[in-house]
Amino acid sequence: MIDKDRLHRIAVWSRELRADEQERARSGITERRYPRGSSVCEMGKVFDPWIGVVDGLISVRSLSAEGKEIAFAGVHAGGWFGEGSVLKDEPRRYEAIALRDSHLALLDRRTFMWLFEHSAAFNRFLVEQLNERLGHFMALLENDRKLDSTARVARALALMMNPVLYPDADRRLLITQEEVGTFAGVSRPTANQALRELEKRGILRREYGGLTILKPDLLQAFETVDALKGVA
DNA sequence: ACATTAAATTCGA
DNA sequence: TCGAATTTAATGT
Repeated sequence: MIDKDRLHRIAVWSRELRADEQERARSGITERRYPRGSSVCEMGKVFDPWIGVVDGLISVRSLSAEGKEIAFAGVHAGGWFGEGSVLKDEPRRYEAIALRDSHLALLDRRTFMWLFEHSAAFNRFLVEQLNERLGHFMALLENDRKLDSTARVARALALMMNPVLYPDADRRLLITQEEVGTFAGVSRPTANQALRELEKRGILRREYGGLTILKPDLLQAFETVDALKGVA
């Protein structure tokens, strides 16, 4: 069983839990390594646990109606995903694959449901997480027709730097421009241009195989600022 | 799509 | 084990 320190390190949501709740959480988590390219869960399959990324990068994606792969998000260290399928006890509606060697924490369904039934702190975290995601997807819908690729890239990165989802996210993201493209729904060359634009504005720094986010707040604000400028 | 550059790996001493 | 040579991966245009 993982110790308390480790629990706090791999699961921000555990920090506010009562002692007995933390005990449960500790006993319900197992850690597992996934090599680059391996599948974490497949669409349509029942895969019980709630999934936390300890280290690495996971792509959460789905097949569109036309059979195209659509990446919803890149989940990196500190992020947890899959609560929808756990809560509804239904097959996964998406697949998740490791984009690089990754280290995951799996919270089994029984423990998840126990925390869900007993812990106010756990529920608060879940609601906050769902709310942040809802905000993200609503913004996507709003901006869909504008097709401003820089804003799309900014939003994809903002999700990965979201202070609620990743309270102590590393400012350094190990992510290639091609991966940024898949998360933002733009081509790699377009992602390249968007990243240059964001760098020019001092929001981030480009590095080989990664990025450092210099101004997470501006990243969050980018879409609105840019939208206002477009109207004016 | 092609050219360039950075990093990772292999290989010979 | 060091570093040059080769291959692979990421980036720039």
